[in-house]
Amino acid sequence: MAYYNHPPVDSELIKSLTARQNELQKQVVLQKPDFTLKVIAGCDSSFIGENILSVFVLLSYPDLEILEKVWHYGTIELPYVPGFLAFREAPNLLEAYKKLTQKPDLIMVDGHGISHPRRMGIASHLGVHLQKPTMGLAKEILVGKFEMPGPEQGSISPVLHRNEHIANAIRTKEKVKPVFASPGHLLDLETATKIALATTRKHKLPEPTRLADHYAEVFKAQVR
DNA sequence: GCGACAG
DNA sequence: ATCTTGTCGC
Repeated sequence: MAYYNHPPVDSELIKSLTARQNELQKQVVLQKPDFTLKVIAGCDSSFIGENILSVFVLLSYPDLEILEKVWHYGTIELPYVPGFLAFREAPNLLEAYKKLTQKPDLIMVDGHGISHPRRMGIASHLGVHLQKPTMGLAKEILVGKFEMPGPEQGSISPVLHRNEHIANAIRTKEKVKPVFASPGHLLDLETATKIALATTRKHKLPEPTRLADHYAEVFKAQVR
């Protein structure tokens, strides 16, 4: 019966989204960061039926004190299709971003950066739209293969796809499933990996993502 | 052709 | 992502 995990999607729509994504990809720049990290942002979205609630949390670095948190509640335009997450979530995330009174040096996005079929995960989309350094921090792998990193905290192993090193599987907490970090835009893999570890405290998820996750649930309860 | 598939 | 109960471990 359900031999396919995802809802059927109009192939013409997918074709057009793929074309747009490939155009945006040409703008992606991977490089050593040219900033000093003082303010880092985490963002995440949660859903309520046909609506989406996106959150941005700003943290100081390296103290990781909360500086500001904003959210935006909007309508979902498209269904979720693996590889096209950005077209579903980015519009609302960008609206939330506008509400920040100060801007971060780097944005950690829930999901992947270049560790994507066309090297264009949601973190890269946001980076290109905002022309800001971004990185992806995902709980599950999307594409590529990797060996499970050692059980000790800080252990890292490469995620390879078509012979390219596109992300790192990182054991942020001992004996806990690894997370996946990759650069989105204006960043490099090595730095994205370092930042994921440098912003991890008492939980598996680095603080920017964890707190964005948390507040997405808190604000969601308020909207209801 | 078959399986896999971020959030 | 969301729907959902109990349960194991620090």
